[in-house]
Amino acid sequence: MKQITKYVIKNSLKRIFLYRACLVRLRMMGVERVFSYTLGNETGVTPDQVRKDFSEFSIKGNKRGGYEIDELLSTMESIFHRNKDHNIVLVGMGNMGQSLSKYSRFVQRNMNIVATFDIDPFKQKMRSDIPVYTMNRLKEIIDRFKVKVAIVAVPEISAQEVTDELIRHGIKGIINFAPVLLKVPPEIVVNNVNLSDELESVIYYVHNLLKADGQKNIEYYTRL
Amino acid sequence: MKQITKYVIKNSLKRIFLYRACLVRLRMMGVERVFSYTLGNETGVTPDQVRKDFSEFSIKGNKRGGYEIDELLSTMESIFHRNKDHNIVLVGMGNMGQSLSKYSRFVQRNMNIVATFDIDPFKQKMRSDIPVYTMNRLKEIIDRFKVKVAIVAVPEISAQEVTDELIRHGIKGIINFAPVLLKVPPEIVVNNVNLSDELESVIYYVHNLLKADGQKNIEYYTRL
DNA sequence: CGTATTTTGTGATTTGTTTCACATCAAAAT
DNA sequence: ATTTTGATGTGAAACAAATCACAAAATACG
Repeated sequence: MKQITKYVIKNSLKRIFLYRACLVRLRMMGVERVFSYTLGNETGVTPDQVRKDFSEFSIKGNKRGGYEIDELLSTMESIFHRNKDHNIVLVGMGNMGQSLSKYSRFVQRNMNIVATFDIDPFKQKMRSDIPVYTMNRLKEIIDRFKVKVAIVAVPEISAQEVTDELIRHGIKGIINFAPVLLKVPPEIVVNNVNLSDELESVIYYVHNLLKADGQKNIEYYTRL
Repeated sequence: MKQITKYVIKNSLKRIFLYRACLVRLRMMGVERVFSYTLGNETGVTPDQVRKDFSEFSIKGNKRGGYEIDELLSTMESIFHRNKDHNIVLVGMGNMGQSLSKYSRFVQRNMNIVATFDIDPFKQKMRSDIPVYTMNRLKEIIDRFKVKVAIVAVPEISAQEVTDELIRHGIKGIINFAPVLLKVPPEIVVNNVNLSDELESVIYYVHNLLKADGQKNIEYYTRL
């Protein structure tokens, strides 16, 4: 039973990511504790919102002493299942795929691309730290590395087909760089990243801001 | 007066992008008109929502006859200022920057990267369709091509510095791939794209969905 | 030509999210 | 030991977004 089910990161979760990035930075600078006020200032979020978000994820602070950063970070790690490593497969070693396969920040966050796949046999001879396989080894790799999440970076035309195959072999979550809406069963999580849309939306905002001439005309965009 | 002002694409605008992508596909398949019901089905949005969104952007259809796709698309083009070309600069020719410089979908949508910049003189000798310059030619290029929007794909550490320089030379909108929150004046539009966060959120959802075991536990994510 | 049908367009209602306001607690000061 | 201070945590209020429901319009059909 295939259908379109797009999940969108909830704003509160997006902000938790934001807080974490900020906390990591503060911690490296030697800071040990933060107040909702500090963290809010640093992330462009109101202190109320910070506390509400923490409340949603049952994160507790000290009534006067604020939040201890180390504690906050380890709570967040467990929220995000960052304790363990996560094995990922990447399908499509074109321009974007190759770049993603080298993207070091995934590794920094314990997300390891264990293998990549491409139909082009030429790509398979490419020198690369991560092996490039044909699609027929997909099942083997997914099983061996207990892979649950895949990156789809194939051309638009083959995205659905690849997705179907991934799901058939046990993939539960997909981040999709192809500009198509994938049809998947409702229990499968899909996160679409469309770089053209992102860039185009900046252009759109710039034009409409310029028209409104400095005056903050918050009509078609909202503040996170 | 620098501050953190993150703009997030409003959901209705995101959906307009979605509709457009879908309409382009339908048009290529020879379809000439759609109903809110059809379009909604195709995009995973309720028909009501489709009509509400169109209403927000003052897009009109024909009572009973639905919407003519060509007309819809041309209305959207003018909403998105797609009539004219848009010149973009890209700063940072590392892994991600190189990939973005070759990203053909930007060109397909009239968004042209006219020049790229990198501090590394070695990168400047790289063979590439788009010229790679040193940062000191930034102003010249921005003025010559009337560039309003920039892509920031530099390492975290230099992102703020680069951003300041871009704004000083007249850039009004930035799409930022560095995982930092840029501090900018309120009239500047920043759109942050954080690929690690996007991937990590998929992992998060997958884990929490699996825990809920098939039952759609829509707690930390929402349907668009 | 008039009636039935289908689909839009939009107020009214519901649902969800953010901001406000203040009780509560912990630490510091007296 | 008591008061003051400064922060959290969370219901209540305000605001925003999505859904509902139905009037209005265009077409089809008898």
